[in-house]
Amino acid sequence: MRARTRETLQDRIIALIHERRLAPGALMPTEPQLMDLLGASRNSVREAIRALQALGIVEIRHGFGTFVGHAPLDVLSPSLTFRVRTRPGHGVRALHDLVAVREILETGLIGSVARDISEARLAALDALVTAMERDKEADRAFHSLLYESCNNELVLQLIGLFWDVYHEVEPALGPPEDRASDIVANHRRIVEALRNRDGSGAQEAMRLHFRDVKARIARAERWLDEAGQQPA
Amino acid sequence: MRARTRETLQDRIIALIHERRLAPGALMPTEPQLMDLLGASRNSVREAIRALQALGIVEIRHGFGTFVGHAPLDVLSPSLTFRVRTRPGHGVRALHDLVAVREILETGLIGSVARDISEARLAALDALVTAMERDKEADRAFHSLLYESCNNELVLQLIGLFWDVYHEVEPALGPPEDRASDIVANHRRIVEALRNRDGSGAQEAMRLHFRDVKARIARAERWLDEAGQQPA
DNA sequence: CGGCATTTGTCCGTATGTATA
DNA sequence: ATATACATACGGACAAATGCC
Repeated sequence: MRARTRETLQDRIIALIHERRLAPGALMPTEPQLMDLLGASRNSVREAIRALQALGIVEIRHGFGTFVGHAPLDVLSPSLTFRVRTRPGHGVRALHDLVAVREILETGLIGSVARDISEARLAALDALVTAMERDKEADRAFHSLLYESCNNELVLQLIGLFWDVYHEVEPALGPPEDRASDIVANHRRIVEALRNRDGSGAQEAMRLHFRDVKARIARAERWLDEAGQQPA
Repeated sequence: MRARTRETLQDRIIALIHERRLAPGALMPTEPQLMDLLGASRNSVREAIRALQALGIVEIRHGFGTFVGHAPLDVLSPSLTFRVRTRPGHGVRALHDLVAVREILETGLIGSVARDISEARLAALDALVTAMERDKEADRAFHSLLYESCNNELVLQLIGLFWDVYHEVEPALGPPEDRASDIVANHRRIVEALRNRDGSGAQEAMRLHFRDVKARIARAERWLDEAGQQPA
């Protein structure tokens, strides 16, 4: 009976947030208050809050208080990274799946972007492409800026999440072999197609970009297989 | 300093899983063992494990043990649902974003499905469409079965996740107004296009399906605005 | 079926670190 | 600099669930 209560303790806290109409950023009741409201001990409350924190539903600020969170998607980053790393075969398969999803999303979005992108944004994209050779973060900013005009927060966070996970496990794929100039050229092709308001051209350029990414993964699969023969 | 240790405690447990090459389903060290390995108290260990459980990285079975988890995407379901519910304006905007992502994913995938779908699978889809009038779950099964041939576990879980979140919040949208026959007709059109190996036709049918879903959300937005005038 | 060991669940009390005022 | 409020951490104890003999 207590077990059922404990399992729904997180849900009861969530329900409490909804009942009180607490918006993201609002201050949560303190732990003693929650102990009283939920009829649970400090430890149980703390464990429930920890779980909610891991999901981004609450945010804890040390020595200050607990706040309602915005539940951003990047809370999934550890989980997705773990997922890729624990799949058999070094998770190359899982990584391929992840890149495939990125490709579907981005090729599906780029079409509508081509219709109404501003000159200012195109210039900003140009700047990011040139910065891409030195700064890896420019690549992330590029893919984010690209879809900002969609006014879809979920899409932006999804793409950011997948980018983060990929580039976190990417070093484990072995030596790059990719010339940075090729990556830059792929991205420049995308911008050029957008400048010409060529939606299908932009889609094709995006597919070329991901073709190279997937080729890197395929090479890594062979590389890891060979390395796997010899114990590390 | 202790605070930093605590924040990395989850990471240290994850690192421990990787070092020991523990695969999903494997038995984790017990809490006393983790206390010893990590040099932390039981409460700290438990809180870290709770957070990992919320992310699907470990699974806890009361009275038995803790196991390495599979980190399925549906751990995000509470977070995404919360996100939609706490957005201002009853989260209709967030729900629209979610459906938009579903549309991009499914229209992007359906093209490749049309090329190599088997007759057996088409028959199964037919059966699900007819079952759709009575059983809501048939709709979920339909969209899952549709993309099974992609061999992309991540895609399947993503689509399932979005379906779950949408249908969990959907009742709050007010009276349906949708004739179930329309939904069935939309799905039947998709299957017919697939049977004809018509990829772009299937894409168009999928877009029609989501056009109706988005129309329902738009109606709900007006409905909730009117209802919002009068305090509930 | 019952009893036993193991493991997780809950709770209490207390001490410490941290941020705000 | 002090005080307060809060989160963080620790240790010990008992309850509940599970698997096994």
